[in-house]
Amino acid sequence: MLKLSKKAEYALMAAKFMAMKNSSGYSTAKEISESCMIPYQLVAKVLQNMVKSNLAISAKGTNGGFSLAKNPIDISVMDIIKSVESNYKLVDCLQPKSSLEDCSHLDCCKIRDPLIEIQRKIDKVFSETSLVQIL
Amino acid sequence: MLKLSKKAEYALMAAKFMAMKNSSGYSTAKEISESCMIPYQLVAKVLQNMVKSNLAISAKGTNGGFSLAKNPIDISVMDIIKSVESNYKLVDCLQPKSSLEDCSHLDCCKIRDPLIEIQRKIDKVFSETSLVQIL
DNA sequence: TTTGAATCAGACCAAAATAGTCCTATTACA
DNA sequence: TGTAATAGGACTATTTTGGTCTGATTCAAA
Repeated sequence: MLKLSKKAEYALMAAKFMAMKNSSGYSTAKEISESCMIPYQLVAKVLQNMVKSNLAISAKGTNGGFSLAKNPIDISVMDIIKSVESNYKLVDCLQPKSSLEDCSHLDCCKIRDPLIEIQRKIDKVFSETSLVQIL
Repeated sequence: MLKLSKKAEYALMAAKFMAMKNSSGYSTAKEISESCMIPYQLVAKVLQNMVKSNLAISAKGTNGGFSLAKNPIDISVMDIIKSVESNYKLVDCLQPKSSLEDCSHLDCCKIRDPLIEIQRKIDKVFSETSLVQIL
């Protein structure tokens, strides 16, 4: 519980890898996979997610690969987590599309509002931590 | 990911229930189960965990039940979560018994130290939120 | 002293979420 | 045109979670 998924872990590691590659140029999924000991297929998927979220850019074909789309200081840990995870809320009824009606405990559940506040504080931690603090 | 377990949710609800029962006296697992629409066996287990963690006291036999062992202001959300969950760390290698050697990525994983700091901040959120803020 | 209401405790099962694999298509450079 | 790379979907295996079942123990009241 309250654990980061492997996808999120791998995304952080991959982001760090690309950020550390100071010289511009692409990092390939294979390269990151081997350096970080992450299954190739997984890190490839994670990188694709990062591209979709505009955190990274990709180049196909020979000499292609991935590189960060922004300066690391402008990428938050939250950005990285969100790029690979849609459900990162403490409880389901805090998901964007959810409403009180989705609460299986109906009005007997009186802990939703306090949890919103806790969720907000946790979001703040992830949003205010930048990729540069991971380097 | 980063989700509270049902056990933790139920523990919070049960703690709130007992705290709200202003008149002293015991709340039974059955009573909490029905009021909060939580499966009886589950809430019973959760309450037992709370007793083990000295958050609640129990009385067996007829007219028995559970009640909080402390003033709600002296119980943190962290206390409640910890009473039902042992693994609440962002990543496994931050568990108390873990060490760097447990990291399957060995020294290629360079995100452990930054995660310790993030973990610390999240712990702080849960530790500084008291049960009274849930009421 | 018996009965019933309650906690206590462990094994067990089912379902869901997570982690990982496989296969194929597409793109672009040499 | 061959090869190195991303893109992406389907699939499988594993782990975690949520929940159930069974039975033992304790205690108060009838």
